[in-house]
Amino acid sequence: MFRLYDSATSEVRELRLRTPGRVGIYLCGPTVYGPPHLGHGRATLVYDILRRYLEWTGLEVRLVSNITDIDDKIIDRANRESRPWQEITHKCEDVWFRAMEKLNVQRPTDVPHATEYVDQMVDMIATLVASDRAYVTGDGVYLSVDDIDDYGLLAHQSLDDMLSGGGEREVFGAGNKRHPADFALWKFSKPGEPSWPSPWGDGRPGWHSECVVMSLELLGEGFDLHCGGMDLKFPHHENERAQAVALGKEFANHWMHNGFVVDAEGEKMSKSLGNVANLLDLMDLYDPRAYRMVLLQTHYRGPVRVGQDNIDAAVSALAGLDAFAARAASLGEAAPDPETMVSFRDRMDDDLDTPAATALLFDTVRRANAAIDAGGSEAASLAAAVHEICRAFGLVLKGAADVPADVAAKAAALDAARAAKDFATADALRAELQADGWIVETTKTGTAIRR
RNA sequence: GGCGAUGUGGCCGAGUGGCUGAGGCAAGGGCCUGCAAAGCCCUCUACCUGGGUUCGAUUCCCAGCAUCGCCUCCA
Repeated sequence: MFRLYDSATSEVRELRLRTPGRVGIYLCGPTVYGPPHLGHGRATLVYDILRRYLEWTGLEVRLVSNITDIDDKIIDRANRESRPWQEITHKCEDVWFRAMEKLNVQRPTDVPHATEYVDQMVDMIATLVASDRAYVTGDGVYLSVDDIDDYGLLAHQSLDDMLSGGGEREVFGAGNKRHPADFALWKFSKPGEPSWPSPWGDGRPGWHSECVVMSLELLGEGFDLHCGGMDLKFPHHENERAQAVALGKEFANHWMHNGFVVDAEGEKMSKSLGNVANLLDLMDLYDPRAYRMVLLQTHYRGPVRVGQDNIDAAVSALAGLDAFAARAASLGEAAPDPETMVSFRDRMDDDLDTPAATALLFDTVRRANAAIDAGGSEAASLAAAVHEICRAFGLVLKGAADVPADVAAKAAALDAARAAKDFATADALRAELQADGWIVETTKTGTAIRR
């Protein structure tokens, strides 16, 4: 039984599925107006790990993750750079998916774009206006939150409490709204801005509407799980839910939110603070698997600091796993050790406890290494368990690499020199290979070469 | 002001009312090795502060301190 913390109820509870064997997940995707930052990377990795694990347990996963390709920030950038806004969104989306590929994040099963669903959004807004849950002002159409009974469910705060403090910020469109917390479903466009027709005037959809329309359309009412970063909990997810409630529809059954990436001082690292080291840089500088490893060793709900020490430690840990994979390559096929796999599942089923599962992975590697050293018969099944866990994690180990003929020849020469006790030649050959970037392991059974 | 989170060993980072305490990285010692590497074994350093509950608290409760997040469009 898979248990997961539900942000709406603040407890770890079973993820109940609408249809046994199938799980429908909605994940709020990126707004494509700039390069992906570390926070994007964390969210996509966390949910990639979730998805892979659920699939690994035999569930059929439908993961819908949107692309927000119309938004004020996109328009701002287009204006600033005097470029067509579509050029920005297309470029950024392309960069996004290339980055995801590098991170070994599987493409969602569905990638709806906001601009593809404008008609449906207009229909939805019309329904809300017709039932007087939404109203038209001078600058757009707003949802009235006052009569949403449990508004604040996700924020865990009542509307009054939210408004009582922190009021220094400017309230968006305050003058026109019935209630300060009302939010825009539709924004009228200014001249020159991208726009779509609507019964109330040309404009564009507000941010929170697309996810309601697309999740309900693709996954249906009462879908299983809605995911995203902690920062989306309020107002974004709250406002999605408010619209569904106003429509009289069942929305997500379970809510999952991942923690932030913080900087060296423990502060949230986000676009708006402008202190990002972006995801592309990270992957240029380090093995892209290192980020996945750092996140696996941290619980998804906690904050994670991405720093030199962290990443270095992950790179070293991966080196150990790679060395194991290379060493275990010659072991025969075997079924994964059942006890290990049961333990793995127990840990993962407990609110996706990847730190515990990762600890198990390293323990299993150590046991398998010891078994290889001792010539134990359980080595193959332990190694198979290691590979099985890595597969569920989306972690690809570098096993025995393809070695070019000249390198293989040098390795053979090295072995010959060692056999002849010509250690000067052997050491020289090893130094040469290492200088070319090869990892050289000379063992009793011969020299192993890998990258 | 409201709501919430966090504070663990050299570093990162789990976890638990006691049976002395994941895992990763780093450090030291040993085994293996021609020497290394890889691997195995061993070792070192903990639980923000002050109260309380308890036979016993790092773990529960209260208070405080510190850091952080959200409180209208950032994953």
